[in-house]
Amino acid sequence: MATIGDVARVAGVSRSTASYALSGKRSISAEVRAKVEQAVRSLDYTPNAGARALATSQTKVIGLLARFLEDEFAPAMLQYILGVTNRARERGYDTLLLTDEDGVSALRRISDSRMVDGFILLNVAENDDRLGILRAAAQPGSLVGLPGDPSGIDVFDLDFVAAGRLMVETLHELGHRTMILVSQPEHVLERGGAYVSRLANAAQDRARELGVELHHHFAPSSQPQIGSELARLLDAHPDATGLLLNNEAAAAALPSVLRDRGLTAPEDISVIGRYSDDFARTFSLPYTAIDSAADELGRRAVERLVSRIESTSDAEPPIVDLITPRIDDRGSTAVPPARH
Amino acid sequence: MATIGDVARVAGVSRSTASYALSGKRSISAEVRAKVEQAVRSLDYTPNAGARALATSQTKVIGLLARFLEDEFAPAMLQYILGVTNRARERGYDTLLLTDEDGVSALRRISDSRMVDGFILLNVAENDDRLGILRAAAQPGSLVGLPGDPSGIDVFDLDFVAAGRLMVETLHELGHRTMILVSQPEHVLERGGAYVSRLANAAQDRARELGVELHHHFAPSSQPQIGSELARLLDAHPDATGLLLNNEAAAAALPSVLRDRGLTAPEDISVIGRYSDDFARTFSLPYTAIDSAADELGRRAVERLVSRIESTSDAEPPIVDLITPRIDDRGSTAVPPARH
DNA sequence: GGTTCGATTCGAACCGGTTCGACGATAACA
DNA sequence: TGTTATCGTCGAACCGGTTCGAATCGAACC
Repeated sequence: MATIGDVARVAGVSRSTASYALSGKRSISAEVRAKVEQAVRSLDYTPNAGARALATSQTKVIGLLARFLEDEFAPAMLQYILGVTNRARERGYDTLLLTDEDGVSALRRISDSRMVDGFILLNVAENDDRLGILRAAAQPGSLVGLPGDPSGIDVFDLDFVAAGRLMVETLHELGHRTMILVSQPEHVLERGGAYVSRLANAAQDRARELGVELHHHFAPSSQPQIGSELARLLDAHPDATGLLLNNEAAAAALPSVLRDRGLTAPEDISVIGRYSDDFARTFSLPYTAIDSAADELGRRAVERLVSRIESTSDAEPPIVDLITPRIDDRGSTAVPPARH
Repeated sequence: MATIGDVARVAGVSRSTASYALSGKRSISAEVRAKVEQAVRSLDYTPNAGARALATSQTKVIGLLARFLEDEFAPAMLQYILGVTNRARERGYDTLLLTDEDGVSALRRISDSRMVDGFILLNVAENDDRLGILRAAAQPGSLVGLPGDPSGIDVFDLDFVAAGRLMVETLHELGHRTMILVSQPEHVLERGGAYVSRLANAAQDRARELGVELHHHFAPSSQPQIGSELARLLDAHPDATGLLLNNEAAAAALPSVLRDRGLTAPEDISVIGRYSDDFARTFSLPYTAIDSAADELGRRAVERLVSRIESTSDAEPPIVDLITPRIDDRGSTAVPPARH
């Protein structure tokens, strides 16, 4: 492989001149620049990433820490990953994907060895043990998922409080007065998935304000059980006319549950889910849903991270950016059926 | 961050001695080694990846090229990615995830800049334009997916010919004589997904040998349409007692289709799919299926790649490793119902 | 005409590792 | 006792970039 020394020799200039001609960091005469560029082309020269990293302390790589947890809906994670890698590439960065079970040691290892210029953490928990390492790291980081203590780090997440309120308000406006809310299983909460209770609490508060009766239940997220659990909930609350799902697997299981019971949405029951548009398309889920904005969150996290990496003044205070929930109307909500 | 020079100074030895003490490539007295190790600990020294890469021409990173195609079932891809990253980590390699639309230029860029020690290509097409670049690259590569011309490269794939035969044989042995085979949509084939026709042709050949009537159809892989298409096929072939699915989306859509028609598997119809165990669990698909072995393919591709990277003699001839299909019996096959 | 300035180029140092050759000391061997 | 390995260590060079300071030169300025 050609080195910049080869380029310099072919162009008949010094190595430093070749370097400046390519980087443009000092003025170079037009003819020399042309000769250097010609040499680059004829030698098919590409700079060696390791050498450049050593010289500049910049790798142009972002570390992406994904956390895959037991009984969590893995396919949903892919949207975040793609959002990050694609936007990173647009900004000139490649992505090192870290799926280690032990996120803490992976983070330390990569950070200390200076393999990346910054980190993005997915699936951040309420009390995430990776945050301590990240705060102490030499590289900046962005979180996707709001932890209990976001101090000092940029955070991006869906506004789950607003989402909970929005779900209740939307059905209330249509005239619904009794609803069921299905959350993720409780271990998700125990493991630090505080967004589950943020949404649920907000929904319950809003329901109270509006005089709506809201029945909140946790449900498993593996499907064999979730179908029967949904059926059980519908049995237990026969007067409920609205169903709110903060649980991807429940949404995926619902069509067959409704079909089994001879119900259709929105004629018999109004349904609002919470999942990405891509998720809906992949499984052709016909329910109105709050978009989880996976792609957008990944993109924003990258934008911010890159600007931190490339900014000279590290003045910028950290931000907590909560995306306002947006409803994708797929027609599964309507005025509740007349009481019989 | 501490450098090896700092370590050497603290330990009171030269840089080269410190290096040898840590790598073990030359004999070092026990006391010096102990002092160096102590210095490493007290300074929390971690080698700089860029510097090491420059010196050794080894990055300990593998490039993973994923191809996400329109109307292909993206979640299935995640299994491959995880199989690769996890096994790579076990072998001491990290993974650079490349999702660029333009795989050719991504491959060239990463290869020329020496960012990785080797490549793994996912979703390899019959006539994949990335292969030319890969063959010319300085780094070795493994393919997941069998191309038309696999010469010179290690290839890993499911044995789709055996899979096609196995599907037909399994139902034939139970007494089925008329079956429907649902393939991926035709654009998958046109785009180079030759595995679709490899399976279909093998199934058809085997059916002919066994005197089985096999109706082969392509079906869309986006779900809105696939449900009605499945229903149409069942209408068109009322005497079919077996359903073979080489199409993830079709499998995901089948439960509701059967329920709509009041059919159950295997009482009314026997079903065999082709998808990973993880996929089945995620969507709780109750059908017997040929495991697509995504995880295992990723692992084998890594093993082979690493051994090529680390072997000094580049003698080893390339291999084509086709995994023998294995049936996960979930009880959706049985003796066909008595003719009426 | 001497000075200053900007444009252009070069040489050298540096980033942080690894590795080769040399050298002194010690042990084994004849 | 002289010779030869072996062991342990060091210094220097190298990997392939970037960047700083200095040198050259012609144009502009006073």
